[in-house]
Amino acid sequence: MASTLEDVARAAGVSTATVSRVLNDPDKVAHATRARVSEAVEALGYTPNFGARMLASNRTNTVGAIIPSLSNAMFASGIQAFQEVLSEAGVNMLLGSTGYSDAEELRQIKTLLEHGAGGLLLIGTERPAETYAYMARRNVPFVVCWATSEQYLSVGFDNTRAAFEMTQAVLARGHRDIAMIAGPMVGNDRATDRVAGVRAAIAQVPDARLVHLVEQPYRLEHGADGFTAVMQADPPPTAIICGNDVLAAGALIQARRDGVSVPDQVSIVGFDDIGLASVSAPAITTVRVPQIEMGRQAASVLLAAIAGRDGVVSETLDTEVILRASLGDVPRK
Amino acid sequence: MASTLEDVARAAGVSTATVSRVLNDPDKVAHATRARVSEAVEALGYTPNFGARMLASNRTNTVGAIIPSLSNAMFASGIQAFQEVLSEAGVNMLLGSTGYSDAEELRQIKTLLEHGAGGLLLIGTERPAETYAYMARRNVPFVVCWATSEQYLSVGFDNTRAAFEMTQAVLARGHRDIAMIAGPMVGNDRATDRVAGVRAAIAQVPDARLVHLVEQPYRLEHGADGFTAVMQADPPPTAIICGNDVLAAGALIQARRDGVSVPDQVSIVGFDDIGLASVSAPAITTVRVPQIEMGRQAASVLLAAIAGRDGVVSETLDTEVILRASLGDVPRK
DNA sequence: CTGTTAGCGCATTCAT
DNA sequence: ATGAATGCGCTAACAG
Repeated sequence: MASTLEDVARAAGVSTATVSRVLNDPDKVAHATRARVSEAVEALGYTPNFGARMLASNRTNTVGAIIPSLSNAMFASGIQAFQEVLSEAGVNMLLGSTGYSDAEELRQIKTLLEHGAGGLLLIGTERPAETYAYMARRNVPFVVCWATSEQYLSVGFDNTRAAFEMTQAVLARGHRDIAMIAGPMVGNDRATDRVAGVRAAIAQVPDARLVHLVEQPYRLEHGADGFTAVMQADPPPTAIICGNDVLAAGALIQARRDGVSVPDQVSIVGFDDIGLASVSAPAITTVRVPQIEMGRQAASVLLAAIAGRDGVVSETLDTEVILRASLGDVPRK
Repeated sequence: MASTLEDVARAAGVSTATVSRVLNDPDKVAHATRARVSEAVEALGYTPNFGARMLASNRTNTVGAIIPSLSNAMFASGIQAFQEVLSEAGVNMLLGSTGYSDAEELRQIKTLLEHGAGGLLLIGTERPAETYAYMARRNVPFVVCWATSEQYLSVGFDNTRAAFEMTQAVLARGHRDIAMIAGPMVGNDRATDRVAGVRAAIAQVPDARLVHLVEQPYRLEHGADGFTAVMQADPPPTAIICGNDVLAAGALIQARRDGVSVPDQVSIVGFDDIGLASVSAPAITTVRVPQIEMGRQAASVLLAAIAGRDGVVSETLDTEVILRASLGDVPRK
């Protein structure tokens, strides 16, 4: 059995309060007794019981982060940066992943709150009202990332605008017949906004049009399927805009299988600038997302919100179109 | 403020004991009251206070998993499978990541244990004695994955053997001057074992030799650096074995930059078979690791260990060399 | 500076 | 089947 505060107190010949003090606020204790207590702590291999501590103090020094998927490199460095800032502040991070399921996200939220999370980082703004209602009832501070929000505290970027700019880059190379392989839009504002951005940019150019739009889960093989689907449009697209780099990479694979040359016959562009984008052949033109900065700022903002500081405000970060070989000029007929 | 058991009890017109029962042992409660209580729980958005529950019952239904890195797709699907099995058993998973740091791993272990993890999944067997000693003192069950162990409970595969087989595949194509871009070996048994496997296979073929070995962190750019380094060996290698697919992909990038044709001038092979391996050009010959099966079995084994069942035993799974275009015959001089 | 005391929210006897 | 009472290990007033 693990030893308790009382065991330590007895061993050191002091009260439990004193032991608690040397653990939490050593300056309040006389040098001599502090030494005696520390010795007893060592000797007994005492570890505080988190549950009891949480119960008594109502403080946990813990926040939760919930991401849709572990297999998408898109979130990794942002979360890592988030965690770094937190740990500098002496705050622990608990992580959960949902597999893009709303139900699982709510489950994870409950789990992390149960385990003492005093605040949450969530990805994207679109989720069931039930989820928001739950967090409101629990009165838990949260920050949404990888997107912007007018309603909730957010640290992210404007997906619509980023997709708009990417599409302009595509149009600038002369493409007019454009297809899109989007991510799953239901319950996913990032995917939805990116489609909206593409549409808006196309609408500004009179003879440009979206010849085909398909939705595909964020996996390589579905990017490949998407490529096959959109190439059957009439007329076929000369450029394919993908909802993220994984889809773009999948599309590239299928293009190679089909003997379709990229970018000579068709251009393919992605989103997120994960490592994959620079490795594929050809390298993928994409949108760079300020992941690390996003993670760092999310941490600051969330900590401030938890501390109840006012003047805590959402942040919108900039993205950048990264031009690589997968985007070329429109082929001449 | 979050609502408590007592709030729910009051709202439902019952005692706290009854509410506690419907939450933990519903069969012990009459149908009608159970319904009334559940309703009150819903209405108030009640979530149990984990600390209190842990304090009172000494049970947590929680396990922790700690992985070296979020940015490596290598762990994603295994962990997801792990989590699925757990959640079928009504057990929550808490996740932590360490950035390949021993100190951070110990910190995470402490954090997760404090937060109620009753068992742990860890990656690999090599870590400071201090870490093992800590877990022993806390008497916490754990299972190590992605490796095998004679000392600890493990569910994984034999990295040495897998690397051995891969190297045999390389030797079979006539390569004799072989280089290796290994992962960081300090504190990383997977990396160390893979090097050992390569060495062992090379030792079996008289005129084969390891012309150069470098260690690099698992990132694309370091794979590129590694390529540059090993190509300066005299004689230069005709095949480069990489510690994982990320390093291999990085090496491919540099090869392309340098105008070195793969596999015509030099072959490059990786390890893990992450998505990247099939996307790069050329596709990367690699070792497929049974991630999902590993995750599932790890969960079963860990749950059994936590339950104190005996006959809990380590599992070793098979790997498979996946031949792709990046491995070719040795070039003729 | 240190001890005493009173809960924190819950599971769990023991009654009824 | 349900309620009342107890204590888990700790922190936080409050005294001294």
